[in-house]
Amino acid sequence: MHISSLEEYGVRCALQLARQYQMGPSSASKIAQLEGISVEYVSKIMHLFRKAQLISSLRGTQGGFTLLSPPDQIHLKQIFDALAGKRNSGDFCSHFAGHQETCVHFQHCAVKPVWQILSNYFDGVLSQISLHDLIHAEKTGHQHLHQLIQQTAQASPSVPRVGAENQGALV
Amino acid sequence: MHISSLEEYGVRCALQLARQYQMGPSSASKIAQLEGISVEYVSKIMHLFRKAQLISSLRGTQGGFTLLSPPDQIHLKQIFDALAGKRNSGDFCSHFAGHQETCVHFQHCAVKPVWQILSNYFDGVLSQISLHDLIHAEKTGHQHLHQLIQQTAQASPSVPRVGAENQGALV
DNA sequence: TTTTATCAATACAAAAATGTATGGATTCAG
DNA sequence: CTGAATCCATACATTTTTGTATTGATAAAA
Repeated sequence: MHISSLEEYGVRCALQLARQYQMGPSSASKIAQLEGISVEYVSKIMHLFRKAQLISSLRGTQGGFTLLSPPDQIHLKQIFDALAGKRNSGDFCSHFAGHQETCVHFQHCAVKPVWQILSNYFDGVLSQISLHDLIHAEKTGHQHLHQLIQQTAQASPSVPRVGAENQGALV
Repeated sequence: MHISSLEEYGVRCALQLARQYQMGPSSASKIAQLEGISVEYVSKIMHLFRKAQLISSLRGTQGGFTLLSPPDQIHLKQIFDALAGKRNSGDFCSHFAGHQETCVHFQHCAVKPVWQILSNYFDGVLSQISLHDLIHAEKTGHQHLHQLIQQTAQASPSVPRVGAENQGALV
């Protein structure tokens, strides 16, 4: 499994914004300093967040970025979606089509359902976890986080509580 | 969630070898033709498989590649491991360290456990599914596949039947 | 033996992801 | 009004991933 750099740093920057929620805007330079990455990179991430309507921005002295919703209403899935390029479309069939237009295994494909199951679990977990959950876990340990995910898994083992947006045909 | 090209095509090539198991070697050109990708790319994948001791090879006319174990004893995890570069080491802390040597969140990191949970589920599922399972699923539908994964999930919801090699510290 | 089919190893090219730089526009403080 | 701090947009450079090409070795068949 692979988490991209944008995803990792994106989540971390979002957490910085969440910690600062309702305490004035956070500047890119402040976030960069706290995360140990460049101001330019933070700016790029904020640009993506703004396009996804996750944050608002304010220029000038005392300017910076502000979450548009409270941290308990922003889930990791939204962060990932904001940062995703065209790759994470979930359309495995056209993405791995080799030299053809459509994949040679378009019908009777045994591989796709596996990716689908993994992808659904992945999305299910990310849809459950809010920025607030992570901040809470930092302070009081990860038990709550594990509980949250365990519930998710029990609700529907191989297709864990999928939001309306990612109900791929599983068969 | 992201499946790399190597992983996708690697699994598909491995399935071609599995279908041909005990029926003589499969040549790169045959596999390439069946999968709709280039011979060179297949060769590259086979090179990685051989280094991982998953296959043997035979040169010359009638040559090709042969699985070293029966398809029900080769799981997707092994395929992925064979194809993995340095990226998939599971060591998120040093991989996403920004400008520092070690990540600024080295202690009290709320993000890592999430990746760890997802990664463990991912590895757990891949460790369960054999090449034979996939071929079987192609013919008789995906019910068996889902059952397999459901069992996995029930056995240990957030850390599903992890092999000894990937028991990361979760708290 | 010669030809053909194949693998082996490595180098090369192209595309994508990652990260940095630059020249502006805006806002606020003095 | 001027200057400093900040965001904005886009271009650029670097690295990694993806995919192709090349040259050589080996095995079998004709």
